[in-house]
Amino acid sequence: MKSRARTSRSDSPNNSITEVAALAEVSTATVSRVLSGRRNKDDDIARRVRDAAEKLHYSANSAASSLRSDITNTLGVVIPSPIDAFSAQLLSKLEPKAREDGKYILASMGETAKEQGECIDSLIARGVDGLIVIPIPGADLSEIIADSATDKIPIVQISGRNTSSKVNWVGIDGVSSMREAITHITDHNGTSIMFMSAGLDNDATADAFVAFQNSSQITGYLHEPEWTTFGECTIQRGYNDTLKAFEDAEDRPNAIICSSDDIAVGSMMALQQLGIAVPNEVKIIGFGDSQLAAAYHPSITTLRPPYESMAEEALRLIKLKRSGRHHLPSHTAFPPQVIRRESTSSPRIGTSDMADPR
Amino acid sequence: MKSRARTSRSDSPNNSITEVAALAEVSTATVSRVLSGRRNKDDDIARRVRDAAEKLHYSANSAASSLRSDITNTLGVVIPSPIDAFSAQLLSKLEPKAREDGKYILASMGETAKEQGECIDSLIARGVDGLIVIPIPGADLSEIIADSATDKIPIVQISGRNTSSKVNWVGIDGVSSMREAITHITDHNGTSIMFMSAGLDNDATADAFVAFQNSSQITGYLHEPEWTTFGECTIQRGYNDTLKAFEDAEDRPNAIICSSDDIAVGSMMALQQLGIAVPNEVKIIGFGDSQLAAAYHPSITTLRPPYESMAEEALRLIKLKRSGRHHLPSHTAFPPQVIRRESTSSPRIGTSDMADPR
DNA sequence: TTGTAGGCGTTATCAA
DNA sequence: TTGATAACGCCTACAA
Repeated sequence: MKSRARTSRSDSPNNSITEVAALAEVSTATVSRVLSGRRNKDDDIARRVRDAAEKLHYSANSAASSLRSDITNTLGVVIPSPIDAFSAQLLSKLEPKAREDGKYILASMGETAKEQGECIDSLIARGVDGLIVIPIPGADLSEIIADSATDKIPIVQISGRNTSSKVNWVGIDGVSSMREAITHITDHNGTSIMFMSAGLDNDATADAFVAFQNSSQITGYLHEPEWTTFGECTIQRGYNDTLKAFEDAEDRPNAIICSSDDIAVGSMMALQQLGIAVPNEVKIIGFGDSQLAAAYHPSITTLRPPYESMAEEALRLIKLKRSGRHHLPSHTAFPPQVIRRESTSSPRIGTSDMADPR
Repeated sequence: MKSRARTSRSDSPNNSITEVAALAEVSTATVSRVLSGRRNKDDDIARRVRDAAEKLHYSANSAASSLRSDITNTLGVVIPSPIDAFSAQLLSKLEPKAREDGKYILASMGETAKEQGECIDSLIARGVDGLIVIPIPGADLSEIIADSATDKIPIVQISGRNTSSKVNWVGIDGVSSMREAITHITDHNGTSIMFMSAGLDNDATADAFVAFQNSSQITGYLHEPEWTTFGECTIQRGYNDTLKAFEDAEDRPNAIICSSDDIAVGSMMALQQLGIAVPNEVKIIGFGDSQLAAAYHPSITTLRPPYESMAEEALRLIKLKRSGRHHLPSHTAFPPQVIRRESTSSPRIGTSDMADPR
């Protein structure tokens, strides 16, 4: 199509960069150098080139440039689905940062480990400069990733299981997460805590809470074994588990830590139904910083995953791998951030909070 | 990098397609034709080529192919944000369908009309084969889109305002939406309906409900002017408006239509607080088929936007525009689908529904 | 520092 | 149909 546009304007062999070079009265090489920033003087030549480029609305043909330089300015991102809140949040941080670097995001999704593997292969074949993978919940993609052309292009796994130490990993710091949650709860006078953990089929955000039941820092607060449950990160599960845990009116938790905001919402529904006031009688904290937690009534305190840090680190690793040669795989976990809301605030909730607009 | 890989294997000038051609004992031209499906015989030659390609793990260098053919196999998608449920749902339908066609999705997001315009320009400069744009709520991008190289590459706008008839548009059929909602409500004995419409700052899904207040089919059910409100599509708004509408215990609606699931949830919260039973005393229907509506207790009947149809149509238009020359811009609206749930079902809700797992 | 010229891997053209 | 050959537009040795 481009060629059509050109030929319609003139019949001469007018390669874009050639036109710019002609107008600026320099060689195409100089144009290339100036425009790619490889010539940093700001003299007359540079100005002439830039002016010519602007006048002609020139922008380099990316296919030609990729072909010659083996750099596509393209980053592959493999996610379970954009509907997944974790993936969506991360993507929303990744894309602008990548664009600042002149990189485009090639988005691809796979709902199974196999599909994700195919995405990875396909994107590598497409020639992406780097690959960021968010595995589907429960799957261990690290083997697949390690098998891919890890030596040719940089790959970063975000969150999820990672059994292969050969793969770059960026994620949420689970121990910090739990510590933040517990500290926040105890700061607000929570003493006997119910903990709804993710199960084995845990999702990305829930990951954070797994595998540290034995941390000495926390066991003190989770006395009652039946107050720690494992399961899906759903509203339904939060509802069911909460009803069960609060069956005995004599012996109830006064605080609940949830591995996801959905669980927290389900739990709140159950408490509401039981006529138990939040935060007066029970404090509750979720995880994931979902829109729902913010909008719920009362609003739910939550732990915000370090989306921004993860996105930055992933991009940093990719850039780094491209320049330097063969760094060791890196493995970095960032702590979440407490978003304080009504569900753990000092007492008193009421309609008055919500009645006034905005 | 590729060249490095090659040279490490051998020092001869082994262009990928050349290797395949050599192994299959045909010319590179033939390899190209067979592999690109432009030669549909399945004779010995074709088989030899395919075998050779597979043996060598060959896949065409997309940069070279794009450079020569001016086809990048790349589709630009501009969305407000992947966090936006509408965009996420659509993207999740678009990507697999595009991949079936061998197209990759270049995802780009802009939170303002200006940013989205930049995304469009940038993607066009990048050489995408087509562009799909979901405008941010309230913005009218059709001018910007019309100004873009619409004659060079096909652009489709999905949902949102479209004042320029020169732009391809695909979206939700608002009149059908309202009719579906009302029919469903009246089928379930709703007689006096409260309607929480989107405001001027309406979002994509809400669009559907705007601009047909005067439809004679519906005015009959919306007697009370104060029972039709305009505003944000938020939980908060649904909560507030509902409290207000139900102030007078003598004269209350027995059904509520909401322009979004969030509104419906807020409304349910308010009703719960007022001790009004859903669906026994009030039927309620939302819009958007959000996860929240499905998980809420009781689950909320909702209208599912025609994501699949919209995605398919958008891709069809793009393919069509590429082949044929200069069709007239198309403008297609699809009706939503009712997802029946408890909030409009026959009476009786109770804990029993939820108590049993799954 | 600038210009010249060759090649990146593929597909389109054209002749056989 | 197939094969030889010439672009596609850019970048980068290399020479000046």
